[in-house]
Amino acid sequence: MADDTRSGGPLLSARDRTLDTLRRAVITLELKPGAPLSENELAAELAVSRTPVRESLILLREEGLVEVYPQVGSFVSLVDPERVAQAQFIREAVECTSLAQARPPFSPEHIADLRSNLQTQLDAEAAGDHDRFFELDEEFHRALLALAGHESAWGTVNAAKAHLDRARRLSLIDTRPMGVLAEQHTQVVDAIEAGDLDDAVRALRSHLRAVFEDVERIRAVSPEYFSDGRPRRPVRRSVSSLR
Amino acid sequence: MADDTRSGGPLLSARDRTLDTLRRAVITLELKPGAPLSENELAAELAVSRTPVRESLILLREEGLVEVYPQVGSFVSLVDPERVAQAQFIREAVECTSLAQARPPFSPEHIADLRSNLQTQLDAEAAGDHDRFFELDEEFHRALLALAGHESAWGTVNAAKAHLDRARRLSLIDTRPMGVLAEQHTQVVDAIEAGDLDDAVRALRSHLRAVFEDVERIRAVSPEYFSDGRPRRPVRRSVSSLR
DNA sequence: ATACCAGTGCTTGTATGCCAGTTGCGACGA
DNA sequence: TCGTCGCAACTGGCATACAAGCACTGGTAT
Repeated sequence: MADDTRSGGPLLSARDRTLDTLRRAVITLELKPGAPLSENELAAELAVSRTPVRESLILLREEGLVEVYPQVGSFVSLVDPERVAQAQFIREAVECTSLAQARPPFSPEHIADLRSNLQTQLDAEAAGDHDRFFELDEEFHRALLALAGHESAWGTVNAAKAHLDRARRLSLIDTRPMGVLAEQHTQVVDAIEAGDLDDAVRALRSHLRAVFEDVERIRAVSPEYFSDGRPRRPVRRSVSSLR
Repeated sequence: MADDTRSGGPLLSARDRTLDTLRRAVITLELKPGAPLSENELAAELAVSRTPVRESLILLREEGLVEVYPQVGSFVSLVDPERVAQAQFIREAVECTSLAQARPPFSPEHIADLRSNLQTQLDAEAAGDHDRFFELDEEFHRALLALAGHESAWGTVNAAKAHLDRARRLSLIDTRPMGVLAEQHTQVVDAIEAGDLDDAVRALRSHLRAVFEDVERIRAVSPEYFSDGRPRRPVRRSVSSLR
């Protein structure tokens, strides 16, 4: 099918677009944990061939977001508490170590960025915009890394964060936080501006752990999205209704 | 059930074998930094089609070991000092935090494992077996994570370690260490057994940083394997002579 | 009623063909 | 001699065809 209208130009490759779409769908729970995937179905829905879809699934498998059983099927990974704990540990280790290694004086722009982000967080909370809040949360933590000159470590943190994010999104939907999270963020920045890095690290660690504990809370409510360490039972059927 | 009796079958898929071969070749410098790769060439040499090769390259690209320029060519990544520093930071953060969170009493088997590993390291050093020493080094650091119950974080550390490993391998070949490294390893275990975790973390951090500094030393000797942050210069030609 | 067995349709894995884009080099002209 | 242009070869991205294998279903024999 060599039609492919000459619309301006392919800013991104089909694989990049597919990967982005799928990853977003998995993290936002548009594709639910345990949901069956099919290379052919996804290819048809996204109007590409199996190749970009398949390559995207391979990448997502590497990130732990998808499980592939040869000759059987591919599935969105269940939220694995073990893996969530691992992600939590890595994130805490990297972010807190980074912040602890930060040395004043801090660039005024960095501080301004953080403050501006905090205010926008409050706006998003007032608007009840979860998606926007999540974006801001990412930017916030990324900015914290940048503050200490370790922004390049963001990729690793972000990868580890994938499982956490899915669980967090569940907890945000089923409960309330947001305002609480923004408050914790504010405490971190306040401590930084006050020049008390030890306190900042303490606040950050406390914040990260609070997020982690949310996961256990939500697990009690929606156990069907969690893995109990048992072997998976691959079952097909059902459509993905993506996009 | 009853499946395992597959004696002569392909225990691993073509992609798994290809990925393993290529990754090993890159890390061991059998494929040198900057070397041009070709999906077609590699497929021919490994006696598989482009598909497994291509998928392997995509994975290695994600690990930062390979760079792919569409319509131009694929190349083994140069050692990027920035990325090496990032890997160093992540590794130090994760390993030291893990060790700091370890709580006595420690399982006698874990201690025995570490001691046994240390002795084998000395043997490998005496035999001048670099490859073996590298394997033992990996096992050692992995065992350290296990000691604190964070073995599951090994995957992340290992991924970050890729760039470090290439540089370290260079430094081991061109200089002497090994004995020094084993000595530093011993200091860590000694401190652990003495129950002084703070001292153990100090020794570990010192060890990791010494390794990192080796990178700068080797950079002065073999600058052609390092990236200077400049845009890459894609050049084709040349065979890979893989296996 | 139950256990078994083959058929069928799906799955992912692999191979291959085609395409647009880029590079390098040689031919040609000033 | 030097600069420029164009062609040929090669690149990776994508689509597609084929192969191997598992799982469910429905029929059959016990």
